[in-house]
Amino acid sequence: MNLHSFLVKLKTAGYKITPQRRAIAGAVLSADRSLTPQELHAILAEKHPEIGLVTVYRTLDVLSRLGLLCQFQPEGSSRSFKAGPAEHHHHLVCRGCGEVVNFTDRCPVELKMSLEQETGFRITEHNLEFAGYCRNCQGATQ
Amino acid sequence: MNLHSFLVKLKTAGYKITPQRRAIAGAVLSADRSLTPQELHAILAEKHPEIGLVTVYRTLDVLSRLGLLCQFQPEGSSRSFKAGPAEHHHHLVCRGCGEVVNFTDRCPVELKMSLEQETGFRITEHNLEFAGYCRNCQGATQ
DNA sequence: ATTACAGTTGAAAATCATTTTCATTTAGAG
DNA sequence: CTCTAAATGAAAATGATTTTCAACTGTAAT
Repeated sequence: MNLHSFLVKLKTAGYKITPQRRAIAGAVLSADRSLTPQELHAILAEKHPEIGLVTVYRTLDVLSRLGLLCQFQPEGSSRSFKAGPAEHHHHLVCRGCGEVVNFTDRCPVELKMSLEQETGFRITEHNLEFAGYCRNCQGATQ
Repeated sequence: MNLHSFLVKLKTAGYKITPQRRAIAGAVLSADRSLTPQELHAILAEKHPEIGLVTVYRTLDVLSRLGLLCQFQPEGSSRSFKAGPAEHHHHLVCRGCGEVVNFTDRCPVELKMSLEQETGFRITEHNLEFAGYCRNCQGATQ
């Protein structure tokens, strides 16, 4: 996926091609990880200080609606967006301090396969999230 | 689990037994479903109008930390709490027709245990969601 | 029983992400 | 080039949650 195809999709869907949308789409596309609206807004601020956070929100929403972005929201933190199709997200979140441990490996592959076999589904994504308390936060009031 | 054992655990962990904690713990225990802090606050308001929403939040946090409650936050909405061990949210969702298949059994228990061992976390909940296309929706245009 | 103090509470204010409002600007069809 | 609906930005609104802080209260030690 590149900027051009993003703009084509926007236009095809009846949206206008504005400098803001161009810039926001470009920023998302050149990011190497998923970004929150505020992170994007900060990145854009360098070259496009006139783009408001609200427009970032609105544009991300539009792009997401068109299937150009995927979004995900780890428990407790804010949404983030990334170009391309959905990824699976494996997280272990501490409810005490918010620490997030990733373990993108170790998919429950055998479970996925047995589900596919039993249900006839073609499974394209999954999301696995564990939550609890890290060593420091167990029992602590703060 | 009953109110008495909740209070014992609180005391053992060094927390004071206050009328508010008693009431909040009691309300959670007698609920038949998971409740948001504001729902609980509203329920408590009948018999204990003096208990503030902030105290509900704080008490739920403490009880949760002690492993007496589990909490759950569906994407987009607010957290809710329920007495007892973690609920499992296992779903297989079809992106074509919206069909949802549940498979509340088959937790990735071994994965949970190895994560606990590796990270020192006490894991209280997990959420596993698969998405894809069911037999009928595979290849269908809509 | 009384005391003392650390833990707890409630009200109000603060935060933080997100959405809405609204007056102004602008892309792009005609 | 003109016109209009769509898009924008600033500010205000919202809603959940957290922080602050002065007042209050369990409870452990007198």
